[in-house]
Amino acid sequence: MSDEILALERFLPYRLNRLADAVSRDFSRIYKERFGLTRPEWRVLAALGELGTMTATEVGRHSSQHKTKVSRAVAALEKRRWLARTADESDRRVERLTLTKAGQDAYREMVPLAKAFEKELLAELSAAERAALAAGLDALEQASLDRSNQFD
Amino acid sequence: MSDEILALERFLPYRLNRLADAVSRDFSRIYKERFGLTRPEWRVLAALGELGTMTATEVGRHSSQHKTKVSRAVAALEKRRWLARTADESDRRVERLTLTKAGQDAYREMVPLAKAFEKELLAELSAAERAALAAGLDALEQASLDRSNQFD
DNA sequence: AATCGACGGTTACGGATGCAACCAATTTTG
DNA sequence: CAAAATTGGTTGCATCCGTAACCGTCGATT
Repeated sequence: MSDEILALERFLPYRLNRLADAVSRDFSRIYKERFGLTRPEWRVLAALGELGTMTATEVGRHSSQHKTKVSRAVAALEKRRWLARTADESDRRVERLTLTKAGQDAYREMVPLAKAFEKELLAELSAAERAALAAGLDALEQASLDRSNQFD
Repeated sequence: MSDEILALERFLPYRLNRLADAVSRDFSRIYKERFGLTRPEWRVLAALGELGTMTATEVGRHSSQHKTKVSRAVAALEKRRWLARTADESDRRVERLTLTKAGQDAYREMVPLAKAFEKELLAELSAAERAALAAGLDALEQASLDRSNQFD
C-alpha cells in the first residue's frame, strides 16, 4: 500500500460521488422530466408528503438541504400551488408548510414511481449484495453523518 | 410495503447523495482549503498523477467528468503551472496533458492526505462493515454505472 | 480532392448553489 | 426592561455547472 499513487476509481469519496450522480441522474428523470421539479423541490415535496405540516427548518433537516435551497424550493412549490404557508400563532417568524390537494396528488403519484425505480435498481443485485449494501451504507452513514455537522 | 408513503431517509438515491455530500464536504477541506483546488481540478490532478500523460477526453473518462468541467479544470491547472499541454504530432485536435514538476509535487503531497482521510473514515467501521460496504458498492456500481451512459 | 460526418476541445448562456449579509421576531442576559 | 444574542427565513452576489452551439481537425466516402 504505497503512498505514491492513489487509485481514483477505488477512492471512497470519488466512488460515492460518482455513484450518487449516476443514480440521481437516472432518478431525476422521474421528477424532472415528468413533473418539472428540481431536486430540492422534489425533496421538499417528499418531506412534506411523508411527515405532513412542517416548518422550513424542519424540512431542511429532514431532507438534508441548506436553508437557502429550502427557501427557494418552497417558493417554487408555492407558486405552483403545491404547498401553502400558514402563519404560526405562537411564533411569527415561523411558517407552517403544508401540501395542497394538488401537491398531495402529485406526491401520491410519484411515490410508486420512486419505489419502482429503487426496486428495479436493487433487482440487479443478488440478495447477498443487497444485504451488504444496506449494511455498508448504514455503517458509513453512522460514521460520517454525525461527525460532520453539515448544516450550519 | 405500502405505496402511499416514501421514507426519504431510507430511499437509495437520497441516501447516496447525502452520504456523498457529507464525505466530499469533509474531504474537500484537503484539496480546497489547503491547496485551493476545486473538485474538478483535484480530479484532473488525481487522474494525471495516477496515470501520467493523457488527453482531456481520457481524463474525463477516468475521472467521470463532463468535458466542459475537464476543459475548465485543465485551464485553471495550466494557469497555476501545475500541468502543461503539448501538441500531439499525429492529431492536431488532441492535446497531451502532463503534470509539471510543481503539479507532481502537489500530487505527491496530497496522496498521503487522501489515503489518511479514507483510512480514518473507514476506521470507524468494523471489519465486517468495511467488507459489506466494499461489496455493496462494487455491486451497485456494476448495476448502475454501465446502464446509465452518463457522458454524452 | 471535395464533401460530409465524427471527434477533441472551448465558450456563451442560463440556471442552480453556497456564502454572507440581512430583516424581523424571539429569547437571553444583565 | 433594555440590550444583546439567537433564530427562522429571504435575498444579493459571485461562482459553478450543464446544454448547446461552435471551431478546427481528421477520416471516410465519393
